[in-house]
Amino acid sequence: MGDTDLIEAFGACAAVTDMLSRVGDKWSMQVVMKLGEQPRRFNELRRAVDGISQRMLTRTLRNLERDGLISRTVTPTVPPRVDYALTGMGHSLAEPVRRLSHWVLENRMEIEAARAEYDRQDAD
Amino acid sequence: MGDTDLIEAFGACAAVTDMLSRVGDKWSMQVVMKLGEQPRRFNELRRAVDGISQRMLTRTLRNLERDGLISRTVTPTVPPRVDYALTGMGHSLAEPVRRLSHWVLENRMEIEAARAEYDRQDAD
DNA sequence: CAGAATCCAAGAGGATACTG
DNA sequence: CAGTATCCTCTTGGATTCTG
Repeated sequence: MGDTDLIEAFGACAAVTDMLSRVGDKWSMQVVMKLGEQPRRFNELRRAVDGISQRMLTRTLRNLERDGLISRTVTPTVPPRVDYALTGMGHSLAEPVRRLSHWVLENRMEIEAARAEYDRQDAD
Repeated sequence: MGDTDLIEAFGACAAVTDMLSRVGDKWSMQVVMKLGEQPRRFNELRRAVDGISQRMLTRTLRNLERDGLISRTVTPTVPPRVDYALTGMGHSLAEPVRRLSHWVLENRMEIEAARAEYDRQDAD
């Protein structure tokens, strides 16, 4: 393995870790999933994603837009109208995320059982 | 949709978000991937996962163990020997995570391009 | 060898108030 | 409506020191 390959591998690993942290942040995937159903406006999205603060919705949308996962369309009327939608890449990300979510749903009972057992042992 | 279904749906969504945050934390998936290759001892793992601190390796391993994703086997010799390995559930998680990683590798150029474009626009 | 304990810096994220 | 700005708290994670 040459230096170029090493650099490639390192960059790739960093890229994976980087994107996993986006997938793992508190709101990004919930927003992506909601936009996967249909495009939505800002406050529409805010009501759809339960519990998200306005500040975090703004920040989450900016990050997703920066990564090219969603598009932001401004209609300069009064009051302003802003529509958000998944891009092609955003849609393609939703697929592996759905698989992961599916894994969680299939295994959540076992996970909860493992936690309960661990905490029980810990209590001794 | 009855109350039970609502609670179910809410619990499921919370479980997904919860596990995504584990997948998205800085070290968990790197540790899982290394243990996917072969079981390892503590310091072996520490050398294998580049850049991880001893504190974070300990915490990461505890979390993964608590979730039932890895097993921890202590051999009470002097000095002590502790072996970590993926459980069956740990191995099954590695699969959807690999798919997600694959997606990242396929799309990382486009993501980087989107970021560069976004930052360029932002500079104006 | 495999950690536990402590301290510290940076960032995530919520609440509130204000704006074009 | 769709944000921005500010303040504050809690969590994440690194560095360092100590132990059975």
